[in-house]
Amino acid sequence: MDLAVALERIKQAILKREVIVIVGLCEVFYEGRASSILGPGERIAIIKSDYSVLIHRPSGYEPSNWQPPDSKIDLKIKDNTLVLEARRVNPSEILTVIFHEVYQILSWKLLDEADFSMYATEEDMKKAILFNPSIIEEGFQPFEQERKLKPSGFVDILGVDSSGRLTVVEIKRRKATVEDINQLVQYANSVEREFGVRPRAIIVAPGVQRSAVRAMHINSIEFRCLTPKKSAEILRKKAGLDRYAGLE
Amino acid sequence: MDLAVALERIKQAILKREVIVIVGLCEVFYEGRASSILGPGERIAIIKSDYSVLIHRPSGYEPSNWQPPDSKIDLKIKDNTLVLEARRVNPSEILTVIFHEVYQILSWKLLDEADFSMYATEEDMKKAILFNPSIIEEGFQPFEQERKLKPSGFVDILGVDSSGRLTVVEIKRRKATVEDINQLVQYANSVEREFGVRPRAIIVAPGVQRSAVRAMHINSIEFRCLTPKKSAEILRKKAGLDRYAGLE
DNA sequence: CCGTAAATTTCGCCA
DNA sequence: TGGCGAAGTTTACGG
Repeated sequence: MDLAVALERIKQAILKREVIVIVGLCEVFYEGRASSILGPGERIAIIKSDYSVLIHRPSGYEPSNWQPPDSKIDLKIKDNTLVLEARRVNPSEILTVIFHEVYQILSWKLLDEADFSMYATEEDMKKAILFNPSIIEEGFQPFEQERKLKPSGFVDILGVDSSGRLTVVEIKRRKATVEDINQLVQYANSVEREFGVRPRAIIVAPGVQRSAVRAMHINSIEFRCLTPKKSAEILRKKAGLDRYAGLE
Repeated sequence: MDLAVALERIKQAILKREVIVIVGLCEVFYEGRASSILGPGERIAIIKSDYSVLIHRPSGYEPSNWQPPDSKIDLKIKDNTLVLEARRVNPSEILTVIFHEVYQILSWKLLDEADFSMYATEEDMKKAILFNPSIIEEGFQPFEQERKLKPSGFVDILGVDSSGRLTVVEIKRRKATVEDINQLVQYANSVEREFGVRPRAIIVAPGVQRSAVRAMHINSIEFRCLTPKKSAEILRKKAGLDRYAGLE
Protein backbone atom coordinates (compact mmCIF):
# COMPACT_ATOMS: atom_id res chain seq x y z
CA MET A 1 0.00 0.00 0.00
CA ASP A 2 1.28 3.44 -0.91
CA LEU A 3 2.57 5.15 2.20
CA ALA A 4 1.36 8.61 1.23
CA VAL A 5 -2.12 7.22 0.73
CA ALA A 6 -1.86 5.39 4.05
CA LEU A 7 -0.85 8.58 5.84
CA GLU A 8 -3.79 10.51 4.41
CA ARG A 9 -6.18 7.68 5.25
CA ILE A 10 -5.01 7.60 8.89
CA LYS A 11 -5.16 11.37 9.28
CA GLN A 12 -8.73 11.46 8.01
CA ALA A 13 -9.76 8.65 10.36
CA ILE A 14 -8.20 10.43 13.34
CA LEU A 15 -10.14 13.59 12.47
CA LYS A 16 -13.33 11.53 12.38
CA ARG A 17 -12.49 10.06 15.80
CA GLU A 18 -12.49 6.56 14.43
CA VAL A 19 -10.72 3.53 15.81
CA ILE A 20 -7.88 2.69 13.42
CA VAL A 21 -6.15 -0.60 12.76
CA ILE A 22 -2.89 -0.55 10.83
CA VAL A 23 -1.28 -3.79 9.72
CA GLY A 24 2.22 -3.73 8.42
CA LEU A 25 5.93 -4.31 8.75
CA CYS A 26 7.39 -1.97 11.34
CA GLU A 27 10.05 -1.19 13.89
CA VAL A 28 9.15 0.24 17.26
CA PHE A 29 11.09 2.52 19.59
CA TYR A 30 10.11 3.74 23.01
CA GLU A 31 11.86 6.31 25.12
CA GLY A 32 10.57 7.58 28.44
CA ARG A 33 10.43 6.03 31.88
CA ALA A 34 12.44 3.27 30.24
CA SER A 35 13.64 2.62 26.69
CA SER A 36 12.90 -0.20 24.32
CA ILE A 37 13.74 -1.28 20.82
CA LEU A 38 11.77 -3.75 18.75
CA GLY A 39 13.29 -4.73 15.40
CA PRO A 40 11.38 -5.20 12.15
CA GLY A 41 8.37 -7.47 12.18
CA GLU A 42 4.75 -7.70 11.11
CA ARG A 43 2.37 -6.25 13.68
CA ILE A 44 -0.95 -4.63 14.31
CA ALA A 45 -1.09 -1.03 15.47
CA ILE A 46 -4.29 0.34 16.94
CA ILE A 47 -5.10 4.01 17.38
CA LYS A 48 -8.19 4.41 19.49
CA SER A 49 -10.72 7.26 19.58
CA ASP A 50 -9.19 8.57 22.79
CA TYR A 51 -5.73 8.77 21.22
CA SER A 52 -4.35 5.75 22.95
CA VAL A 53 -1.99 3.65 20.84
CA LEU A 54 -1.31 -0.07 21.02
CA ILE A 55 1.27 -2.16 19.20
CA HIS A 56 0.38 -5.84 19.20
CA ARG A 57 2.67 -8.61 18.04
CA PRO A 58 1.09 -11.80 16.62
CA SER A 59 1.20 -13.40 20.06
CA GLY A 60 0.88 -12.47 23.69
CA TYR A 61 -1.74 -10.82 25.83
CA GLU A 62 0.18 -7.61 26.35
CA PRO A 63 0.97 -4.99 23.73
CA SER A 64 4.71 -4.87 23.08
CA ASN A 65 4.47 -1.10 23.17
CA TRP A 66 1.77 1.45 23.82
CA GLN A 67 0.87 4.98 24.68
CA PRO A 68 -2.06 5.69 27.03
CA PRO A 69 -5.08 7.89 26.20
CA ASP A 70 -4.58 11.55 25.25
CA SER A 71 -1.22 11.05 23.63
CA LYS A 72 -0.30 13.50 20.88
CA ILE A 73 -0.15 11.68 17.59
CA ASP A 74 1.99 12.77 14.66
CA LEU A 75 2.33 11.15 11.27
CA LYS A 76 4.84 11.76 8.53
CA ILE A 77 6.63 10.20 5.60
CA LYS A 78 10.39 9.94 6.02
CA ASP A 79 12.96 7.98 4.03
CA ASN A 80 10.26 5.99 2.31
CA THR A 81 8.73 4.95 5.63
CA LEU A 82 5.57 5.98 7.43
CA VAL A 83 6.46 7.29 10.87
CA LEU A 84 3.90 7.30 13.67
CA GLU A 85 4.85 9.21 16.80
CA ALA A 86 2.77 9.25 19.96
CA ARG A 87 3.97 11.65 22.64
CA ARG A 88 3.00 12.12 26.21
CA VAL A 89 4.10 14.61 28.81
CA ASN A 90 4.35 13.87 32.50
CA PRO A 91 5.91 11.50 32.32
CA SER A 92 7.65 12.60 29.15
CA GLU A 93 7.50 9.65 26.80
CA ILE A 94 7.61 9.07 23.11
CA LEU A 95 6.59 6.04 21.13
CA THR A 96 7.86 5.84 17.56
CA VAL A 97 6.58 3.32 15.06
CA ILE A 98 8.33 3.17 11.71
CA PHE A 99 6.34 1.35 9.06
CA HIS A 100 8.44 0.05 6.19
CA GLU A 101 5.34 -1.44 4.66
CA VAL A 102 1.65 -0.93 5.31
CA TYR A 103 -0.49 -3.89 4.26
CA GLN A 104 -3.87 -2.57 5.28
CA ILE A 105 -5.57 0.26 7.09
CA LEU A 106 -9.04 -0.01 8.53
CA SER A 107 -11.08 2.36 10.60
CA TRP A 108 -14.51 2.45 12.13
CA LYS A 109 -16.59 4.90 14.10
CA LEU A 110 -17.52 2.69 17.04
CA LEU A 111 -20.30 3.42 19.51
CA ASP A 112 -19.94 1.77 22.87
CA GLU A 113 -21.73 3.28 25.83
CA ALA A 114 -22.33 0.08 27.78
CA ASP A 115 -21.57 -0.27 31.48
CA PHE A 116 -18.91 -2.71 32.49
CA SER A 117 -19.86 -4.61 35.64
CA MET A 118 -17.36 -6.69 37.55
CA TYR A 119 -18.26 -9.08 40.32
CA ALA A 120 -16.32 -11.12 42.85
CA THR A 121 -13.87 -8.32 43.56
CA GLU A 122 -12.28 -7.55 46.91
CA GLU A 123 -14.97 -4.89 47.33
CA ASP A 124 -17.63 -7.61 47.01
CA MET A 125 -15.87 -9.63 49.70
CA LYS A 126 -16.05 -6.64 52.01
CA LYS A 127 -19.73 -6.08 51.24
CA ALA A 128 -20.47 -9.74 51.96
CA ILE A 129 -18.77 -9.51 55.36
CA LEU A 130 -20.62 -6.30 56.22
CA PHE A 131 -23.92 -7.96 55.21
CA ASN A 132 -23.16 -11.12 57.15
CA PRO A 133 -20.47 -10.43 59.78
CA SER A 134 -20.73 -13.97 61.15
CA ILE A 135 -18.47 -14.91 58.22
CA ILE A 136 -15.74 -13.54 60.50
CA GLU A 137 -17.26 -15.14 63.58
CA GLU A 138 -20.46 -15.22 65.58
CA GLY A 139 -20.99 -11.87 67.26
CA PHE A 140 -18.53 -9.88 65.16
CA GLN A 141 -19.70 -6.30 64.70
CA PRO A 142 -18.05 -4.06 62.09
CA PHE A 143 -18.14 -0.37 62.95
CA GLU A 144 -15.87 1.22 60.37
CA GLN A 145 -14.51 0.65 56.87
CA GLU A 146 -11.45 1.98 55.11
CA ARG A 147 -10.21 3.68 58.25
CA LYS A 148 -7.13 5.74 57.52
CA LEU A 149 -4.12 4.87 59.67
CA LYS A 150 -1.57 7.23 61.12
CA PRO A 151 1.66 6.68 59.21
CA SER A 152 -0.04 5.23 56.15
CA GLY A 153 -2.52 2.69 54.93
CA PHE A 154 -6.19 1.77 55.32
CA VAL A 155 -7.90 -0.88 57.41
CA ASP A 156 -10.48 -2.77 55.35
CA ILE A 157 -12.82 -3.37 58.29
CA LEU A 158 -12.55 -2.33 61.94
CA GLY A 159 -14.94 -3.98 64.41
CA VAL A 160 -15.42 -5.62 67.79
CA ASP A 161 -15.81 -9.32 68.54
CA SER A 162 -18.49 -10.85 70.77
CA SER A 163 -16.40 -10.08 73.85
CA GLY A 164 -16.00 -6.45 72.80
CA ARG A 165 -12.38 -6.78 71.72
CA LEU A 166 -11.17 -4.47 68.96
CA THR A 167 -10.61 -6.42 65.72
CA VAL A 168 -8.80 -5.47 62.52
CA VAL A 169 -9.85 -7.26 59.33
CA GLU A 170 -7.77 -7.32 56.13
CA ILE A 171 -9.29 -8.80 52.97
CA LYS A 172 -7.48 -10.33 50.00
CA ARG A 173 -9.17 -11.87 46.95
CA ARG A 174 -6.18 -14.18 46.40
CA LYS A 175 -4.04 -16.35 48.66
CA ALA A 176 -2.49 -14.15 51.34
CA THR A 177 1.24 -13.58 50.95
CA VAL A 178 3.86 -12.85 53.58
CA GLU A 179 3.69 -9.24 52.39
CA ASP A 180 -0.03 -9.19 53.15
CA ILE A 181 0.66 -10.56 56.64
CA ASN A 182 3.35 -7.97 57.27
CA GLN A 183 1.00 -5.25 56.10
CA LEU A 184 -1.69 -6.45 58.51
CA VAL A 185 0.83 -6.53 61.38
CA GLN A 186 1.71 -2.91 60.59
CA TYR A 187 -1.98 -2.01 60.58
CA ALA A 188 -2.51 -3.75 63.93
CA ASN A 189 0.44 -1.82 65.34
CA SER A 190 -1.01 1.46 64.08
CA VAL A 191 -4.41 0.65 65.55
CA GLU A 192 -2.80 -0.29 68.87
CA ARG A 193 -0.94 3.03 68.99
CA GLU A 194 -4.13 4.91 68.24
CA PHE A 195 -6.59 3.03 70.48
CA GLY A 196 -4.19 2.02 73.25
CA VAL A 197 -5.21 -1.63 73.08
CA ARG A 198 -3.80 -4.53 71.13
CA PRO A 199 -6.44 -5.53 68.55
CA ARG A 200 -7.13 -8.98 67.16
CA ALA A 201 -5.97 -9.14 63.54
CA ILE A 202 -7.77 -11.34 61.03
CA ILE A 203 -6.84 -12.00 57.42
CA VAL A 204 -9.79 -13.00 55.21
CA ALA A 205 -8.74 -14.68 51.96
CA PRO A 206 -9.26 -17.82 49.86
CA GLY A 207 -6.07 -19.20 51.45
CA VAL A 208 -2.64 -18.43 52.80
CA GLN A 209 0.60 -19.06 50.94
CA ARG A 210 2.71 -21.70 52.64
CA SER A 211 5.54 -19.23 53.19
CA ALA A 212 3.18 -16.82 54.94
CA VAL A 213 1.86 -19.32 57.51
CA ARG A 214 4.90 -18.92 59.77
CA ALA A 215 4.65 -15.12 59.81
CA MET A 216 0.94 -15.49 60.49
CA HIS A 217 1.45 -17.65 63.57
CA ILE A 218 4.41 -15.65 64.89
CA ASN A 219 2.34 -12.48 64.78
CA SER A 220 -0.87 -14.08 66.10
CA ILE A 221 -2.76 -13.27 62.93
CA GLU A 222 -5.98 -15.24 62.54
CA PHE A 223 -7.30 -16.58 59.23
CA ARG A 224 -10.81 -16.89 57.85
CA CYS A 225 -11.40 -18.59 54.52
CA LEU A 226 -13.55 -16.66 52.06
CA THR A 227 -13.45 -16.68 48.27
CA PRO A 228 -14.53 -13.88 45.94
CA LYS A 229 -17.01 -16.27 44.33
CA LYS A 230 -18.65 -17.21 47.64
CA SER A 231 -18.91 -13.50 48.45
CA ALA A 232 -20.63 -12.81 45.14
CA GLU A 233 -23.13 -15.59 45.89
CA ILE A 234 -23.91 -14.10 49.29
CA LEU A 235 -24.51 -10.73 47.66
CA ARG A 236 -26.75 -12.27 44.99
CA LYS A 237 -28.84 -13.87 47.72
CA LYS A 238 -29.02 -10.48 49.47
CA ALA A 239 -30.10 -8.80 46.24
CA GLY A 240 -32.83 -11.43 45.88
CA LEU A 241 -34.04 -10.76 49.42
CA ASP A 242 -34.05 -7.02 48.78
CA ARG A 243 -36.14 -7.49 45.67
CA TYR A 244 -38.56 -9.75 47.55
CA ALA A 245 -38.86 -7.16 50.31
CA GLY A 246 -39.54 -4.50 47.71
CA LEU A 247 -42.39 -6.54 46.20
CA GLU A 248 -44.21 -7.04 49.48
CA MET B 1 -22.18 -9.43 7.32
CA ASP B 2 -23.75 -12.87 7.32
CA LEU B 3 -22.91 -14.62 10.58
CA ALA B 4 -22.54 -18.07 9.04
CA VAL B 5 -20.04 -16.66 6.58
CA ALA B 6 -18.27 -14.85 9.41
CA LEU B 7 -18.02 -18.06 11.41
CA GLU B 8 -16.51 -19.97 8.51
CA ARG B 9 -14.11 -17.14 7.78
CA ILE B 10 -12.86 -17.09 11.39
CA LYS B 11 -12.51 -20.87 11.59
CA GLN B 12 -10.42 -20.93 8.44
CA ALA B 13 -8.19 -18.15 9.73
CA ILE B 14 -7.65 -19.96 13.03
CA LEU B 15 -6.62 -23.10 11.17
CA LYS B 16 -4.12 -21.04 9.19
CA ARG B 17 -2.72 -19.58 12.44
CA GLU B 18 -3.55 -16.07 11.36
CA VAL B 19 -4.14 -13.06 13.56
CA ILE B 20 -7.84 -12.23 13.34
CA VAL B 21 -9.61 -8.94 13.89
CA ILE B 22 -13.39 -8.98 14.28
CA VAL B 23 -15.32 -5.74 14.39
CA GLY B 24 -18.92 -5.78 15.43
CA LEU B 25 -21.70 -5.23 17.93
CA CYS B 26 -21.32 -7.60 20.83
CA GLU B 27 -21.94 -8.42 24.47
CA VAL B 28 -19.21 -9.90 26.61
CA PHE B 29 -19.36 -12.21 29.60
CA TYR B 30 -16.52 -13.46 31.72
CA GLU B 31 -16.66 -16.05 34.44
CA GLY B 32 -13.64 -17.32 36.31
CA ARG B 33 -11.44 -15.81 38.98
CA ALA B 34 -14.02 -13.03 38.90
CA SER B 35 -17.13 -12.39 36.79
CA SER B 36 -17.99 -9.54 34.50
CA ILE B 37 -20.77 -8.43 32.21
CA LEU B 38 -20.42 -5.94 29.40
CA GLY B 39 -23.63 -4.92 27.64
CA PRO B 40 -24.04 -4.40 23.89
CA GLY B 41 -21.59 -2.12 22.15
CA GLU B 42 -19.32 -1.85 19.14
CA ARG B 43 -15.88 -3.32 19.76
CA ILE B 44 -12.85 -4.94 18.26
CA ALA B 45 -12.06 -8.55 19.08
CA ILE B 46 -8.60 -9.91 18.34
CA ILE B 47 -7.71 -13.57 18.18
CA LYS B 48 -3.95 -13.99 18.03
CA SER B 49 -1.89 -16.82 16.57
CA ASP B 50 -1.20 -18.16 20.05
CA TYR B 51 -4.92 -18.36 20.85
CA SER B 52 -4.98 -15.36 23.10
CA VAL B 53 -8.13 -13.27 22.82
CA LEU B 54 -8.57 -9.55 23.40
CA ILE B 55 -11.74 -7.46 23.49
CA HIS B 56 -11.01 -3.78 22.99
CA ARG B 57 -13.52 -1.00 23.45
CA PRO B 58 -13.10 2.21 21.39
CA SER B 59 -11.12 3.79 24.22
CA GLY B 60 -8.69 2.84 26.93
CA TYR B 61 -5.33 1.18 27.08
CA GLU B 62 -6.56 -2.06 28.59
CA PRO B 63 -8.79 -4.64 26.97
CA SER B 64 -12.18 -4.78 28.68
CA ASN B 65 -11.95 -8.55 28.57
CA TRP B 66 -9.40 -11.10 27.47
CA GLN B 67 -8.15 -14.61 27.62
CA PRO B 68 -4.39 -15.29 27.77
CA PRO B 69 -2.45 -17.48 25.28
CA ASP B 70 -3.42 -21.15 24.75
CA SER B 71 -7.09 -20.67 25.42
CA LYS B 72 -9.46 -23.14 23.74
CA ILE B 73 -11.54 -21.28 21.21
CA ASP B 74 -15.01 -22.36 20.12
CA LEU B 75 -17.32 -20.70 17.64
CA LYS B 76 -20.98 -21.30 16.93
CA ILE B 77 -24.15 -19.72 15.65
CA LYS B 78 -26.92 -19.51 18.23
CA ASP B 79 -30.16 -17.54 18.20
CA ASN B 80 -29.01 -15.52 15.23
CA THR B 81 -25.80 -14.48 16.97
CA LEU B 82 -22.19 -15.51 16.53
CA VAL B 83 -20.86 -16.85 19.81
CA LEU B 84 -17.13 -16.89 20.52
CA GLU B 85 -16.03 -18.83 23.58
CA ALA B 86 -12.47 -18.89 24.87
CA ARG B 87 -11.83 -21.31 27.71
CA ARG B 88 -8.92 -21.82 29.99
CA VAL B 89 -8.22 -24.34 32.71
CA ASN B 90 -6.20 -23.62 35.83
CA PRO B 91 -7.58 -21.23 36.62
CA SER B 92 -10.87 -22.33 35.11
CA GLU B 93 -12.15 -19.38 33.16
CA ILE B 94 -14.46 -18.76 30.28
CA LEU B 95 -14.82 -15.71 28.10
CA THR B 96 -17.99 -15.49 26.02
CA VAL B 97 -18.46 -12.94 23.27
CA ILE B 98 -21.86 -12.76 21.63
CA PHE B 99 -21.85 -10.90 18.34
CA HIS B 100 -25.24 -9.58 17.32
CA GLU B 101 -23.65 -8.06 14.25
CA VAL B 102 -20.31 -8.56 12.57
CA TYR B 103 -19.22 -5.58 10.48
CA GLN B 104 -15.91 -6.90 9.27
CA ILE B 105 -13.48 -9.75 9.68
CA LEU B 106 -9.83 -9.47 8.77
CA SER B 107 -6.97 -11.86 9.19
CA TRP B 108 -3.30 -11.96 8.36
CA LYS B 109 -0.48 -14.42 8.67
CA LEU B 110 2.02 -12.24 10.49
CA LEU B 111 5.73 -12.97 10.78
CA ASP B 112 7.46 -11.37 13.73
CA GLU B 113 10.65 -12.92 15.01
CA ALA B 114 12.32 -9.73 16.25
CA ASP B 115 13.90 -9.42 19.68
CA PHE B 116 12.37 -7.00 22.10
CA SER B 117 15.03 -5.14 24.08
CA MET B 118 14.19 -3.11 27.13
CA TYR B 119 16.61 -0.77 28.84
CA ALA B 120 16.61 1.23 32.06
CA THR B 121 14.97 -1.52 34.08
CA GLU B 122 15.61 -2.30 37.72
CA GLU B 123 17.96 -5.03 36.49
CA ASP B 124 19.99 -2.37 34.65
CA MET B 125 20.21 -0.34 37.85
CA LYS B 126 21.63 -3.35 39.65
CA LYS B 127 24.14 -4.00 36.88
CA ALA B 128 25.26 -0.36 37.01
CA ILE B 129 25.87 -0.58 40.76
CA LEU B 130 27.80 -3.83 40.40
CA PHE B 131 29.91 -2.27 37.65
CA ASN B 132 30.51 0.89 39.64
CA PRO B 133 29.85 0.25 43.36
CA SER B 134 30.95 3.78 44.28
CA ILE B 135 27.43 4.80 43.22
CA ILE B 136 26.50 3.49 46.67
CA GLU B 137 29.56 5.00 48.28
CA GLU B 138 33.33 4.99 48.07
CA GLY B 139 34.67 1.64 49.14
CA PHE B 140 31.40 -0.26 48.90
CA GLN B 141 32.00 -3.87 47.86
CA PRO B 142 29.09 -6.05 46.70
CA PHE B 143 29.59 -9.73 47.40
CA GLU B 144 26.22 -11.24 46.62
CA GLN B 145 23.10 -10.60 44.54
CA GLU B 146 19.57 -11.84 44.90
CA ARG B 147 20.37 -13.54 48.19
CA LYS B 148 17.38 -15.53 49.38
CA LEU B 149 16.18 -14.60 52.85
CA LYS B 150 14.84 -16.92 55.51
CA PRO B 151 11.13 -16.23 55.75
CA SER B 152 10.80 -14.81 52.25
CA GLY B 153 12.18 -12.30 49.82
CA PHE B 154 15.45 -11.48 48.09
CA VAL B 155 18.08 -8.87 48.84
CA ASP B 156 19.00 -7.06 45.62
CA ILE B 157 22.63 -6.57 46.66
CA LEU B 158 24.48 -7.62 49.79
CA GLY B 159 27.90 -6.05 50.42
CA VAL B 160 30.28 -4.46 52.88
CA ASP B 161 31.12 -0.78 53.22
CA SER B 162 34.63 0.67 53.50
CA SER B 163 34.69 -0.09 57.22
CA GLY B 164 33.66 -3.69 56.58
CA ARG B 165 30.12 -3.25 57.83
CA LEU B 166 27.47 -5.50 56.30
CA THR B 167 25.19 -3.53 53.97
CA VAL B 168 21.83 -4.40 52.43
CA VAL B 169 20.88 -2.60 49.21
CA GLU B 170 17.35 -2.46 47.83
CA ILE B 171 16.78 -1.01 44.36
CA LYS B 172 13.62 0.60 43.01
CA ARG B 173 13.25 2.09 39.53
CA ARG B 174 10.59 4.55 40.77
CA LYS B 175 10.18 6.74 43.84
CA ALA B 176 10.40 4.57 46.93
CA THR B 177 7.10 4.12 48.79
CA VAL B 178 6.49 3.44 52.45
CA GLU B 179 5.83 -0.17 51.39
CA ASP B 180 9.29 -0.34 49.85
CA ILE B 181 10.82 1.00 53.09
CA ASN B 182 8.92 -1.54 55.19
CA GLN B 183 10.08 -4.30 52.88
CA LEU B 184 13.69 -3.20 53.26
CA VAL B 185 13.32 -3.09 57.06
CA GLN B 186 12.05 -6.68 56.96
CA TYR B 187 15.02 -7.65 54.80
CA ALA B 188 17.45 -5.97 57.20
CA ASN B 189 15.82 -7.85 60.09
CA SER B 190 16.21 -11.13 58.22
CA VAL B 191 19.85 -10.42 57.47
CA GLU B 192 20.47 -9.48 61.11
CA ARG B 193 18.95 -12.76 62.29
CA GLU B 194 21.07 -14.69 59.83
CA PHE B 195 24.42 -12.89 60.25
CA GLY B 196 24.10 -11.86 63.87
CA VAL B 197 24.93 -8.24 63.12
CA ARG B 198 22.71 -5.29 62.33
CA PRO B 199 23.40 -4.33 58.68
CA ARG B 200 23.24 -0.90 57.14
CA ALA B 201 20.20 -0.67 54.88
CA ILE B 202 20.26 1.50 51.77
CA ILE B 203 17.44 2.20 49.36
CA VAL B 204 18.58 3.16 45.86
CA ALA B 205 15.90 4.90 43.80
CA PRO B 206 15.18 8.05 41.76
CA GLY B 207 13.54 9.50 44.90
CA VAL B 208 11.50 8.81 48.01
CA GLN B 209 7.81 9.57 48.40
CA ARG B 210 7.20 12.24 50.98
CA SER B 211 5.18 9.86 53.13
CA ALA B 212 8.02 7.36 53.12
CA VAL B 213 10.66 9.77 54.42
CA ARG B 214 9.42 9.42 58.00
CA ALA B 215 9.53 5.64 57.90
CA MET B 216 12.98 5.90 56.35
CA HIS B 217 14.42 8.03 59.17
CA ILE B 218 12.69 6.08 61.94
CA ASN B 219 14.22 2.87 60.67
CA SER B 220 17.64 4.36 59.89
CA ILE B 221 17.33 3.55 56.21
CA GLU B 222 19.78 5.43 54.02
CA PHE B 223 18.98 6.76 50.54
CA ARG B 224 21.06 6.99 47.37
CA CYS B 225 19.65 8.70 44.31
CA LEU B 226 19.92 6.74 41.08
CA THR B 227 17.64 6.82 38.06
CA PRO B 228 17.07 4.00 35.57
CA LYS B 229 18.20 6.34 32.80
CA LYS B 230 21.50 7.20 34.51
CA SER B 231 22.08 3.47 35.03
CA ALA B 232 21.49 2.77 31.36
CA GLU B 233 24.04 5.47 30.47
CA ILE B 234 26.62 3.90 32.79
CA LEU B 235 26.04 0.55 31.15
CA ARG B 236 26.33 2.05 27.66
CA LYS B 237 29.67 3.55 28.63
CA LYS B 238 30.75 0.16 29.97
CA ALA B 239 29.69 -1.51 26.73
CA GLY B 240 31.76 1.05 24.84
CA LEU B 241 34.79 0.30 27.00
CA ASP B 242 34.33 -3.44 26.51
CA ARG B 243 34.24 -3.00 22.76
CA TYR B 244 37.33 -0.80 22.86
CA ALA B 245 39.15 -3.42 24.94
CA GLY B 246 38.16 -6.07 22.43
CA LEU B 247 39.66 -4.05 19.56
CA GLU B 248 43.04 -3.57 21.21
C1' DC C 1 -1.47 16.29 41.69
C1' DC C 2 0.11 12.87 45.38
C1' DG C 3 -0.82 8.75 47.96
C1' DT C 4 -2.69 4.25 48.45
C1' DA C 5 -4.17 -0.20 47.01
C1' DA C 6 -6.59 -3.45 43.58
C1' DA C 7 -6.18 -6.18 39.37
C1' DT C 8 -9.38 -11.96 35.87
C1' DT C 9 -3.09 -7.99 37.01
C1' DT C 10 0.68 -10.44 33.30
C1' DC C 11 5.20 -12.04 32.81
C1' DG C 12 9.50 -14.16 33.72
C1' DC C 13 12.61 -16.59 36.65
C1' DC C 14 13.79 -20.31 39.42
C1' DA C 15 13.21 -24.03 42.69
C1' DT D 1 4.06 -26.55 38.87
C1' DG D 2 4.01 -23.01 42.31
C1' DG D 3 6.20 -19.30 44.63
C1' DC D 4 8.17 -14.86 44.24
C1' DG D 5 8.81 -10.13 42.64
C1' DA D 6 9.13 -6.62 38.68
C1' DA D 7 6.39 -3.76 35.51
C1' DG D 8 7.13 2.00 30.96
C1' DT D 9 2.57 -1.88 35.29
C1' DT D 10 -2.68 0.67 34.64
C1' DT D 11 -6.70 2.10 36.90
C1' DA D 12 -9.63 3.85 40.42
C1' DC D 13 -10.47 6.50 44.47
C1' DG D 14 -9.42 9.80 47.87
C1' DG D 15 -7.51 14.22 49.98
